[in-house]
Amino acid sequence: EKRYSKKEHLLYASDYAKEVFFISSGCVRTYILDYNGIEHNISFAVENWWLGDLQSFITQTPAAQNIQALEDTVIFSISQENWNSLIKEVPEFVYYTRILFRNTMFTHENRILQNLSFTAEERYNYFLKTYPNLSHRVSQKHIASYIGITPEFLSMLRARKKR
Amino acid sequence: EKRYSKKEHLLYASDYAKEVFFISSGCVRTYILDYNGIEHNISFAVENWWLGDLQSFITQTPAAQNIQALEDTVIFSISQENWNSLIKEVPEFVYYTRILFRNTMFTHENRILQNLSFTAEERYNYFLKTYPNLSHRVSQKHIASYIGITPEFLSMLRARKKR
DNA sequence: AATGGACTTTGCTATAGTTCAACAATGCTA
DNA sequence: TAGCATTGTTGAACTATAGCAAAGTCCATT
Repeated sequence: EKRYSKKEHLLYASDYAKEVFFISSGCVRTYILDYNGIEHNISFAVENWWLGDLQSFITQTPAAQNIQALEDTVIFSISQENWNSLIKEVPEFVYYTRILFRNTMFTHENRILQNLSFTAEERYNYFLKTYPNLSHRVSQKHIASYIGITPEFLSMLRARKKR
Repeated sequence: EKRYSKKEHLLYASDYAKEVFFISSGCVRTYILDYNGIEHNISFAVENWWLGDLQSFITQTPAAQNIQALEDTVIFSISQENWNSLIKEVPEFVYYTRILFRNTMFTHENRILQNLSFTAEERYNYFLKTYPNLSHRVSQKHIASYIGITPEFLSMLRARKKR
């Protein structure tokens, strides 16, 4: 168990992800910095969600992602040794993570489809529908970054929507 | 083994995916139709690649994706019964597909990052770099659709690039 | 209650990307 | 080899979205 206060980082890009997190309470975001220094939110996670830079964790490469607490947050984490011994010794864990990967793959797939075929406004509506609780908890700025637009443009979309 | 000639469909959206394909020779694309009837390419596959609408295949839901041969194509396929018995009886197959899902998850993740942070031109350059052989084999029209722009705009980017 | 800092809104201009229409090039098929 | 299909190119007008700046709002801390 660890505690992070608002704005604290659980992981910085270019560090090695040494653990996978399970959120007990609070809310975090994962984001990347592009070569212009602009942040892009990849995902949010709240209570009872798993997250982590799996790519870094599993393949032992430097992380691409940053993970930051958006609220005071309490997490549990699995270290690499524990992960590896679970994989070796608990067949159910292998099955469980297989399904986890599979479902994440589906989620990612759907997000790619969405990006290809939806406008910004549609992506915003989809976000509201899919994560109704997050939309209250997370600032617009972060939602805008998640759906791939500027905060100003999101603000404009919202104003347009009211009319 | 089955043979499909150019333009023939291996799978139509709203059908149920009853098999997963392995391409022996040829080239196919998977695409979706948006509600405006516009096609969006999701992926290409050539010799020695696996593909299929896994989401439909595994969760037994109607396919979202269409799969179409871009060249005369020879494939091998695994039926659902065979898949299921492999899962039940061959532990290595479970491990293998777990890694397959994991890697697909990583690939998808990277593509999402790219969509968030790259311009159309950068996505095109990345495509050329990542799939140099595909860029000769697949028409510009389809590449444009894959990176999420119109064929006209791709044509313009290419003209600009020459100078 | 006052101050400062982050977030949101508004309006204006700039740019990336689309749409449409016409034409050119290329590739199939007879 | 001619003829038709499809694909690629070009340019002009249009639309979606970004960028910037200023003002307004919402908190958290003194």
